[in-house]
Amino acid sequence: MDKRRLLDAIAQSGFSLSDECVGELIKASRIRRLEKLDTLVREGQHSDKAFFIIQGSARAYYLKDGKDITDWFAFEHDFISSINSFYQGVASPHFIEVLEPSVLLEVSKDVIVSLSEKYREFDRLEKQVVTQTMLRLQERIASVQFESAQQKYLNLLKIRPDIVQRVPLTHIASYLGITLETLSRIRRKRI
Amino acid sequence: MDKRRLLDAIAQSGFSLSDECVGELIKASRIRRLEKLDTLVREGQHSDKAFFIIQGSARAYYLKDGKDITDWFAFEHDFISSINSFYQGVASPHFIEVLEPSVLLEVSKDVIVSLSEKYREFDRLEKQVVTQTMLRLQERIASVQFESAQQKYLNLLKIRPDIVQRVPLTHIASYLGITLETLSRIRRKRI
DNA sequence: CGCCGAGTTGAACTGAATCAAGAAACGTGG
DNA sequence: CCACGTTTCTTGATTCAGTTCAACTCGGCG
Repeated sequence: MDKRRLLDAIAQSGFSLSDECVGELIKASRIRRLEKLDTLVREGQHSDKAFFIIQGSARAYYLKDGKDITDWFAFEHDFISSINSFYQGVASPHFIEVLEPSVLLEVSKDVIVSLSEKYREFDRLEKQVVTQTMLRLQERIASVQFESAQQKYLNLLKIRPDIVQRVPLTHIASYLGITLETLSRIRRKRI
Repeated sequence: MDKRRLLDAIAQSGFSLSDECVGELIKASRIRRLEKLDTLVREGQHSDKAFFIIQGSARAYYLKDGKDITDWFAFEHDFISSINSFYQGVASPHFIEVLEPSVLLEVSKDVIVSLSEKYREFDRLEKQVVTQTMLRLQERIASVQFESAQQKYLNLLKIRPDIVQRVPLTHIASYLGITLETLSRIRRKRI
């Protein structure tokens, strides 16, 4: 498939993998092209897949008392997966859906495990992704817990302006843990 | 040193390491015995250490507008470190202090890196610690963001009753992102 | 066009913070 | 072993940021 493009995408993600390793990765994986709002993973489903986004964007969300709460956004060169299901083998509490027409690489856990065995570089990549995710989550706790609605929004604007550009208000609001009304008022600076 | 005890501690932590690997780990590390409230890491300091708690407990906290906010608790068989400083090489935003008289194993990053190179099992252990931390942080975001003060406390009681037993109210309150007054009222069920 | 989802605005309500005292528990030295 | 000071926890009164609910606007598209 478009191995060149995937290599580029991986290069841009800040990771580096040898051609050989990428070759095997592609061979063992599946390229998926999806429409806007297509669902990759459903709540309750067991998913041992990770998705690397070549083009487009996706989000993970869950339903809390019927309300749609966004937990994670992913864009080009990010990974997304139901980490609970992937790492703990439990039913996914999350849905994962694509926010725009997208192209992604779907990789199964057993592929990741065996490539990690075979290629040290791949193992390092996985560790790096997990470590970065951990650090981002830690940041977010501090933000969610002790910043005002306004600060949270301004902070998101600063560190992830791309999210604010590409994603509907509702999802940003639930991601920040505020209502869309409040977010609307903040944007119009009437708070 | 008390290698036996450390082996036991590691065994109980759910990880498994060969005697050989533990031997090297101990040789390359330092056992530290600390008094209650001794500080391991200070804000602003660069720390490339991870601490494995053999006996006792510790917390990571930071100062937000002068207020002491607890970010993480660790007990026997847990690791604790300033993850920002450890993984990103930046100045630590956190203090780390011991909550009781404690015994811990202090391990430098270069030791962890070289043991990870040499022993696959050690590498796996590190990945597992990071993965578990990531999953715990993710849980915490959902809790902090969408549960009432009461639910957050009850939830902590359920999943980590040990914390509530061993740690002063103030630290629990800031960990949960509520004031100690509110926490006090919750405990007396007058809310 | 007119409908429909996305965003905006207003008004009333509320959970938890803040501010301000006091009570209880804790430990240290006389 | 008690007294005294310090720290930890409790209780009350007030305030406020953000939610909730409800109505309205706007822009696209079928």
